[in-house]
Amino acid sequence: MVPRIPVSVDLVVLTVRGQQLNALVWRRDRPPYQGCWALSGGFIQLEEDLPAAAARVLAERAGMPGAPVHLEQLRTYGYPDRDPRQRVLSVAYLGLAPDLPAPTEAHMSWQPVASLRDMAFDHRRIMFDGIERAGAKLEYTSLGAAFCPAEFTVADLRRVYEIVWGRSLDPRNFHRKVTKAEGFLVPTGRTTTRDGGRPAMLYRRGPAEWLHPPMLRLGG
Amino acid sequence: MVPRIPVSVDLVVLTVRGQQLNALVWRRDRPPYQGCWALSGGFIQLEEDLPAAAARVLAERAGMPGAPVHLEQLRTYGYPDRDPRQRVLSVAYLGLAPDLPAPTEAHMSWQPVASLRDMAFDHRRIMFDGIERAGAKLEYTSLGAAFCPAEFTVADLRRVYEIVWGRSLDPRNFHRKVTKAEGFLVPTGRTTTRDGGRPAMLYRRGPAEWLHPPMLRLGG
DNA sequence: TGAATAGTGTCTGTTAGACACTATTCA
DNA sequence: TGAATAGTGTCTAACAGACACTATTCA
Repeated sequence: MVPRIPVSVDLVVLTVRGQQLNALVWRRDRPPYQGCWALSGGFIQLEEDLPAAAARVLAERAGMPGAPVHLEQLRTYGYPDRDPRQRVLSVAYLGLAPDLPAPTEAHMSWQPVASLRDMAFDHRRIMFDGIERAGAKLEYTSLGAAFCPAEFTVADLRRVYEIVWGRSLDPRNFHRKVTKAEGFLVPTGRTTTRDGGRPAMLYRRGPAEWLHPPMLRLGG
Repeated sequence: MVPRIPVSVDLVVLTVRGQQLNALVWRRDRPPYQGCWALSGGFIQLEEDLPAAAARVLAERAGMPGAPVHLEQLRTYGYPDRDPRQRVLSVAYLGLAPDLPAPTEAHMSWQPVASLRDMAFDHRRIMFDGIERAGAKLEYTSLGAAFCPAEFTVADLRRVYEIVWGRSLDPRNFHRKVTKAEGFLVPTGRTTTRDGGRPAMLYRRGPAEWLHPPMLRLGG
């Protein structure tokens, strides 16, 4: 006989708000792990594709319908007692989002990842796997822009890199590298109005998915 | 009601034999996909962890009990009609193996990946995802040595890189980079006996998991 | 000896990081 | 004017790739 297992999709949705990396979470109001923070998730339906399930969970459970969130599969978590009630296999998805309006689901909220100590199940592990993946993706893909609004400055993008990587970057070198990477940024011609500084060029995401050359976070 | 789904673990086990990348496969002897090549796989049991399931499939189904194979999770494949009989979610694992003796399971065999045209289900896609992951791992981890026997020469390791990446590398630059990468290779003091050439130093795998600096396959 | 493979040294172009310097705004 | 941020240019050390050269074996 073939064992059949409930399979859930859990989302690590990250964004940059203020000066911190934030995750989309809710506080559990019943056991198990009552009072702990949890990622949004849901069971996949019998005829549902995995990306479709992730998009459905994002729209319905996470309260972000139609939001411009980059979703990609993270990894699958399956040790038998990760849910004390019954065995549940979880296919985790990573979502990268710009600083969006509050979720339409009242119980969901953005919380700084550094503040999320008590998390339900293995969600803390999953979240940190997602953060590590996000950091790696910034190196060799253009997904840093997924954290930014449609139009953004080089300083906006630099702040994303600094917060996800947890280190400061030289604004001048960053500017040079990011504007030279082919297809990363498309100038809009417009500039920001700022207080006490030279206005910055506004850019849109370019067509490149992969960065040439990559933005390495090796030493320094 | 929570839908329950059969979950399998499928293995992309790769090795370097002769001058080609090989995968561990079997030829299906019944429908669906009769006569096509398939990866080894098996359903996970109700109380079984995913890595344990992968190790079990490697030992029992793939016929490689106790073999020194590096196993890591690749990704999960879940669209509903990937198996025409019933929906099966597949958690794929990538295995990197040295050139081992033939599998103890008679129906399993090593086949050059370039020769594997007709593959069952989505196994061709899974296999190429595994090959791409292997290529990426060679860049920044010491897993190239996982394709080599316990003691190997720099030329052995270079052949691994060349075959997985599908391009030739300068032997002299490769030698310099690989011997300088901290903790990658440990000299044994012994040398090989060869025909018509200077004997090569034999090395063992060093303690490093990550390569500093990485072996990038950018241009050139 | 020559062929073959192992291993070292050197050169050149590119790049990362440090940082001086200019540009443009607001108060 | 000074403070603040944007953006450019320059220097240096490190590194990748090209390749000359030496070392050690077998036939």
